[in-house]
Amino acid sequence: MAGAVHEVAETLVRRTRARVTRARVAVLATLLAAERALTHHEIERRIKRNLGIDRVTVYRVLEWLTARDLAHKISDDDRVWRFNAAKKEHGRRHAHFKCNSCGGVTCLDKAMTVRSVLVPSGFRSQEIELTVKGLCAGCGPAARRRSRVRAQHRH
Amino acid sequence: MAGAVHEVAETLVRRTRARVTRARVAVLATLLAAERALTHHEIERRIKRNLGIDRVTVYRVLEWLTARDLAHKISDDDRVWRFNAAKKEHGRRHAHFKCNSCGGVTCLDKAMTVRSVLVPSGFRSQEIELTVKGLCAGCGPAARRRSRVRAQHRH
DNA sequence: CCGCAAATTGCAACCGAGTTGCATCAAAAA
DNA sequence: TTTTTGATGCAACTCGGTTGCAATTTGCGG
Repeated sequence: MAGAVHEVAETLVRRTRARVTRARVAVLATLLAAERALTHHEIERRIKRNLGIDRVTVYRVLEWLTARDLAHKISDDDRVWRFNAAKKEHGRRHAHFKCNSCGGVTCLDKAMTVRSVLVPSGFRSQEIELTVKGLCAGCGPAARRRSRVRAQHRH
Repeated sequence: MAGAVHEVAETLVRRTRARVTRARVAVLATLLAAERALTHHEIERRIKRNLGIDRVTVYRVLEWLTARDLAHKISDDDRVWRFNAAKKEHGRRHAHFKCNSCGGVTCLDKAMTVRSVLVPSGFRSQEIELTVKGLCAGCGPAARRRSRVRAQHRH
């Protein structure tokens, strides 16, 4: 499983005709394996266990992946970048979900339906970015109910 | 003109029943007078000319104004907060315009019409935030044409 | 108007995400 | 294998923002 992701990552990096390095493959594989957007910190932690890759290198690899459209950079109001392995649909319109409780960020790309945005005259719109904030499945009321039940069972 | 804004600011601060200090009035007046969202830096520059208010105080005042809903904090992908004097309509839906050229941020609040956003099952949406990126009136093609003409006239 | 307590401010030191310069190292071409 | 060129590691740095604490101010009661 982890091996498969690693191979996919390697192929994707090789396909760019640029150098295939441990760092690039490892970072991309980590992103591919992730179920949601990861911060630099999370990426570093998930990688460093095995290989000893420098944090600066991770920053540079992420920048490189983003420039090659292999990864997608999401800005966040906690002033921390998050990264996704890029999906084909990433175009001029993005939508993300940010959990107000755990802070996790998830891509919602196909979900957006913006009818129209009126910009002041003289302004020209190029990209549209939409962020929905709320509670994710793991933090929502349903999840809380579940954990309350679990707690009761322990008594 | 500047005096009027100052008085409005003072009234707004006084209305909170909290202490009316130079710093609070000055920062709020600056925001009220601004045509767009200002960064901490811009606010500090516009104020410090006259009064010698510490940067930490400006940060704290901005935090205070935001907590009292007198100001509105906008996050930005250049990792810099921007602030607006709060308008009534600021609710669960925000829209901002960010200029890709000059970086300026403008509030678009009434302009948004989001038909629907589909969130994954188990997720619960609480707020929606929309950012349109592009060129503002001062940086767009029309403005560029104007300045080219001006340049020719100088010869 | 005066003095007091509590809230606010200024200062200095700090924090954490991200960046830069440079010497060293390793992919891949020759 | 050697060479070349791009990638990496390390240390030091930048920058927006925060924190601890002592010195001031504000607004109140007298």
